Amino acid sequence: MPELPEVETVARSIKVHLIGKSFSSIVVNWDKVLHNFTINDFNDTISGLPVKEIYRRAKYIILDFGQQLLAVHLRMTGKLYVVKKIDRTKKHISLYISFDDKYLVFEDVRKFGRFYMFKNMEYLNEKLGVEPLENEFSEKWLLSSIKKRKRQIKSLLLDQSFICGIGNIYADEALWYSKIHPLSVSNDIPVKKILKLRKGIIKVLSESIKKGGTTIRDYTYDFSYVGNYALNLNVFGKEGTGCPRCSSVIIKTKVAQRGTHYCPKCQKK
DNA sequence: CCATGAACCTGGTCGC
DNA sequence: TGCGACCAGGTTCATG
Repeated sequence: MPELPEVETVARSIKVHLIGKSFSSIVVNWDKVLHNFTINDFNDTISGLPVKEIYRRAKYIILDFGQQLLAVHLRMTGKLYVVKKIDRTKKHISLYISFDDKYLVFEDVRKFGRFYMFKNMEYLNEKLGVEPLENEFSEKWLLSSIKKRKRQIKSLLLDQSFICGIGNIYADEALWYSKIHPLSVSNDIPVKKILKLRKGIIKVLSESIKKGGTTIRDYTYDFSYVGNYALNLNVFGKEGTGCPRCSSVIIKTKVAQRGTHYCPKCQKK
């Protein structure tokens, strides 16, 4: 489900409930959800510590306890939300954590989502690329970095160690915006288009955050709100319909094993 | 370095 | 209705 705007939205939505609170206990229904720690580790090092800060890094939600971090990756269908009462009819609650008289719930139909415990951000920072909504994602950086690579541009945009946070929806949308064919080879793309691509990435991600992200099917935040950026999509899921710019029929193919939508007239290789 | 395919999971949809 | 095939906002690992 979630790319940068959705993860950002979820992080913000749980933050208001959790800052300053301490967790008392954790219940795990699907063992693999704890990727690199155990329930005992949680009880020994996190339980009882107040949450200092909550923020997003790439597609991870980070709960910062000062001495310790809890990181959550939602993968495809993970939902993270706070409730007063656990709904026992839900079939896919991988875990929940108690605080005060409430619960932080992690629900995940496909069970790909994971929790991680880290001492600090070193490990994640090491493997993750540039944040596209930060100053480091500069024209200079993108121009030089994209020239150094010789890769299908869509595949490069999905590479979290290059730029982080972009996923399948926003890759297609940003490429459409900048009129770049998804199979264009990165170091062949003209400077002008690269600059436009940068603008497009920033535009689609930031505008989507304002709308609470894109709900196609599963994604919700704060228990049940849907994201409204789906109304602004130009190509993703629009195969067979007219391009909003030139009216040609939007095509769907596969690039890097992912469904890929583009306008064959606007987006030439 | 880069591309591809499989694996991890469940559920919805489409065609027959 | 039922059944199989295929698809899904992601990541990682193995292989050529």
